[in-house]
Parts: sequence; C-alpha cells; structure tokens
Amino acid sequence: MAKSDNTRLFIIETTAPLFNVYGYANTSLADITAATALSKGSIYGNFTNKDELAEAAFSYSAKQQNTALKEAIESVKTPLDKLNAIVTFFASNWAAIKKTGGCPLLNAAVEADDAAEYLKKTVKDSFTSWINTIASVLDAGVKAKTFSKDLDTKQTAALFVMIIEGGVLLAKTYNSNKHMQTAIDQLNHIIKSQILKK
Amino acid sequence: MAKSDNTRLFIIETTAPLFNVYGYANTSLADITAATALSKGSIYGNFTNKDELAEAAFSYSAKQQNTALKEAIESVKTPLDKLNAIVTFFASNWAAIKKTGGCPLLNAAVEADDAAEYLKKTVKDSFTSWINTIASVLDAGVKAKTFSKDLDTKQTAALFVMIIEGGVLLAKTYNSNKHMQTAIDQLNHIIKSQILKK
DNA sequence: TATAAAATATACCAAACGGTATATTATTTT
DNA sequence: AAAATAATATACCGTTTGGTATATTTTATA
Repeated sequence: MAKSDNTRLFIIETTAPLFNVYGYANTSLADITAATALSKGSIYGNFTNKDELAEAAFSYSAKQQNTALKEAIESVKTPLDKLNAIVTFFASNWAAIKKTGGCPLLNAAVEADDAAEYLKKTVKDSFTSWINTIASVLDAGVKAKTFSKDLDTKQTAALFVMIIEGGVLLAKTYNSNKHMQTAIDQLNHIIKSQILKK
Repeated sequence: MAKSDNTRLFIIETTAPLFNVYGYANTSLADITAATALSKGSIYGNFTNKDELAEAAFSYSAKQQNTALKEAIESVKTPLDKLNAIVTFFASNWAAIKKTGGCPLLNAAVEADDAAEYLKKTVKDSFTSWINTIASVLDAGVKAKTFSKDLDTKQTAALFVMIIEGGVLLAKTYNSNKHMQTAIDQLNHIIKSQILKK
C-alpha cells in the first residue's frame, strides 16, 4: 500500500464519523482539516472535491456497519440464531453507533434525498445490501425448513429494516433505548408468529 | 390579525417546504428571500434570526401533518376505523407528502440530533404528540372493548410510528410506495393478531 | 391631510465557504 | 548524493453565508 493510499484511508476513517454526526453538506473543509490535522492541499491532493470525500466517507461508514453485522451473523450457526443476531445487533451496539452519529444509512438517506443528491445511489445500494443480507438468512431458514416456506423473504427483510430504523429513529429522538427494545420485541414476535414454521 | 402577523405566517408557510426539502441548516437566506420575494429586512423584521424561522417552519409542518391526521381520524367513527385511518394516512397522502420533502418529523429528527440542536425539543414534542394521538385511539378501543384489554397502548402507538417512519424511509430511498405498502400490511397484521380482541 | 409608527427594501459588513496556484517538504529513483 | 517525483503546506481567490444599519415605503393615528 502506497503512502497516498494510507493518507486517503486515514482521511476517510477520520472524517466518516464527522460527516455522520454533522451531515454531509454541513461538514466543512475547516472541520475536515481540523479533525485530520492535515492541510487543504493534502485533502485536495487525495480527493477531487468535498463531495467525493463525503461519498467515500459514507461508503466507509456503511460498509463498516454491514461488516460488523455480517460478523455477528457468522458467529452463530442456525438460521434462527442468525436472525436473532440481526435483531439484537443495533441494541447491542447502540452505544457505539450513537457515539458516531447513529445509523449512517438512516442519516444519509434523509439528507441524500434532496440536499446531497450525489449520495442517493450509494445510499440505495447500501440499503439493498443490508436487505439482501437479511433475506439470505431468511432464505437459508426456509431451505433448512425451520422457517415457513411461504415466506416472502425480500419483503420480510425490508420489513426488518423498517422496524429497526424506526426504532433507531425514536431511540435517537428520545435518547433512550426503550424504543429500541420495543422494536426488538416486535421483531421477536414476528419471528415467532410469522417466520418460524408451525 | 395585524399585517405583521400575516407576513409572518406567509413567510412560515412559504419556507416550511423549503426547509423540509433542503434541510434546516442548508436552506439559506438567499433561498428564503427568493421563495418569498421578500427582502432580508422583511425577514429579519419578522424573525430574530434564521433559527427562529426554521423552528417556526418545522412546527408549522409538523402541526399541519398532525392536523391532517386528526381530521382523518375524526372523519370515521369506531376505534378500528380510526386505527385504519391512521395506518393508511401516509400511503393515501404520499404524493403530497413526498412533494413537500417527506415526513417533516423524520427529516428534522435526523438533522436535529447534531446539526440543528435547537430543533431537538420541538421535534421530540411533535413525536410525543403523534404517539399520543395514536395511543388515544387505542385507549378508546380498549375502553370500547373492541381492542384487547392487556394492550400497552403507548408502546403500541410508538411501534406504529416506527413502522410508518421505516416505511417512509424506504419509500423515499427507493422512490417507490411498494415499501409503504409492506409497512401497511404489517400494521394491519398487527391490528388483527395483537390489537383486536379475540 | 399631516404626522407618527410600523413594515419593508437597500446597501453593506465580517466571517466562513469550497477551491486553487504555488511553494515547500518528503520520498523515490537514478 | 543528485535529480525527479510525489505529497503536503501556505497563501490566496471569488462567492456565499447570516446578519445589520440605514433608507424608504407603507400603514395607522391624530
């Protein structure tokens, strides 16, 4: 890895939480140079403009979260355990996620819609990746005959994402994980009553 | 109503969708004067600063939505019909909501958390108001003995908000109301299996 | 209708913005 | 070690930012 690649990665790693906390449009070059202790010259030597860095930073945050989720999934064996790992992931890691600004997908999705249009495609792809991760666990459960064979796995995966993000939203708003727990309880209820084979 | 009050309201009405679409920090005074065709002097004659206008604009958007929801609720009679009105509200009004930037509570909640802290309390109160509106319908249903008496109405109301906002989020991201429909389907399922008395 | 007061417009300000040309420093290559 | 190259820092640019002092216009009062 060349020196430049190191610096580039360092900039991304350092600014990713910044963008996630303050927003992509609202994070200034002054914020970026202050956080990295690098000059504008160095930043612009590694990125063509702020938007490119912002997108790289978002991708990094999203990938980081997706990787952590996948690790949690792969640390257990059965489809049901994997599904439980997905359900508890945000609650278990809530403190860390909160500290870096909350779920990057949620944050970027809201901002990307109009204020940062260049992020739209990347955000959409990140959500698709997340939904697919959940859907493949559901598919495995159907195949293993522990989950109901009539399950619409893609739709159910999307539903999981909705409930999780809804929980994250209220948990952030009220600065309390009570709502995160409500979301988890509901997901567990769905697993029992709509996913598991009777 | 004095002239000044008219102008103040006009500014709020005109800029509310602007703030909701572009974000509260990202909407500039230039945007505001352009949209209202008023001068800075007029804006600052009616509001002490941009933040005060932004907060007034958010409150207006939130109240607007809450009022429309309450009207939908009051247009039908039974608790179950009222609950169905709540469930279908966002899907029925999706085109209009989308055009003005999506759910103002979702947008502001994400931005308020760090980028616009002055909005935090107002956003929280708006969510509480929404949750209470739903909870009172649930309470009425419990009292009328059509809904299960063991129902935790506050928690269920919060769950409804989560699922609705999750649906809004994906609908916005994918620019498709398919996900909004998934959210509705799930809410209807919850009504049947967890709310209605057996 | 003259006058006072309120509302709006104009012209300006310092600070912050993203970005760039150029100088300087590190790092390779020869 | 010298030269070439790559990476970073400095100093600057035009534009936009939120905000204000002052002038002008509109509205209400006498």
